[in-house]
Amino acid sequence: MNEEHRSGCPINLSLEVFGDKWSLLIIRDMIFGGKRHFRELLRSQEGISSNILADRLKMLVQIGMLTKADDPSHKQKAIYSLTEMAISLVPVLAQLGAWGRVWLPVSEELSIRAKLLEEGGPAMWEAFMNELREEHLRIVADTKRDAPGVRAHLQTAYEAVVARKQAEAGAPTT
Amino acid sequence: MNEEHRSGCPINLSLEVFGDKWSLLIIRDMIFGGKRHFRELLRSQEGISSNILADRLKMLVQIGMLTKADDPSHKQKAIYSLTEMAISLVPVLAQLGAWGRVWLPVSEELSIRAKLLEEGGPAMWEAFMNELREEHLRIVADTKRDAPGVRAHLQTAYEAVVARKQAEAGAPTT
DNA sequence: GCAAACCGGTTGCATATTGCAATCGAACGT
DNA sequence: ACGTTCGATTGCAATATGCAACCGGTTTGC
Repeated sequence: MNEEHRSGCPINLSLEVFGDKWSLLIIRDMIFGGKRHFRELLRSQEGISSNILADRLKMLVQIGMLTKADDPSHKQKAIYSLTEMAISLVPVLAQLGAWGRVWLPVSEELSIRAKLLEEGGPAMWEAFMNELREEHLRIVADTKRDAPGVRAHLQTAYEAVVARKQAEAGAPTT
Repeated sequence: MNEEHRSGCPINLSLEVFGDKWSLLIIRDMIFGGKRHFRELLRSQEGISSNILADRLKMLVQIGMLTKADDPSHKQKAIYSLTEMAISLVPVLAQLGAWGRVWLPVSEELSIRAKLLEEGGPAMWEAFMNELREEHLRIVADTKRDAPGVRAHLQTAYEAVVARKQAEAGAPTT
């Protein structure tokens, strides 16, 4: 336990890790967006700049939330993977998303995933975490293996909302 | 929906509210520490400075997480109260505390509350939220009214750990 | 075989945020 | 009358962020 911490409070220590405007968004994009590469993460909804992204990735790797590896198919591509430490943030993100959906001016398409995750409850969070473990840690869960995947489900719902909104904008029924 | 937001994602919007190192600690001290006054909040574990505290309180009031009122017994004391928006952060704080307890170098005395809250589960969170509503919103829950109070329970556990640690330091059994 | 696009960053610089310590005037306790 | 407490505010130095241009190497498309 090195002594650069302000206190041993779990909330405080958590904030020391992602108490800024960007770190958690990177985790979000990796978990929900399936992003693994620098250039993919650079195209976030919120427009992170490359120096901040590079800095945060370095920090997240250093504290053990991510690992970095070479992409065998591409000599200068790096692949970032979630560690168990990051994967176990899923319940936190689910609760935070549920809270934000109620109290903040969210858009429908960007909050549909939060809604489904909230409705799915802890069972769905567990399934999602197992899926992420397989993908990022190459650990195969001993539970069921036939469902179409939580992320794919969330992604489909997101795209459906986007498509519907575009259709409404094209032929508005107002 | 004003257009100063980076995106309509619930995670992003949440970070725009408390994506810094201090805002959530103020909420934490009000929820778990029962603090209501500026001077009390100034004595945080982490040592917030008065200009930052003043700035964050102003912001939290403005976005509707807190309300500010005059203390009738003390003409220049201000009383800060949690709104429902802040009270409903309890599940988020519980999950975040649970995560931090596993992955970060927490101290025993400052994480005992997180442990109890985790073990108590959603039922305990609800009881705690009802307690906070009575205290901050003067809303009396129609459910049971005889338990000794969740915060008092957490506080007692905290003090017990502190007392035990002091005793061990005084007469170490190592 | 060659140019264009893509790869993960880095650099320089302007602006914004934070941290720290001292201080404020009003009100309070004694 | 006097020191303390109240919720802040001020000035200033240090740090973090935002922005845009740029880097050398790699891969793609033709």
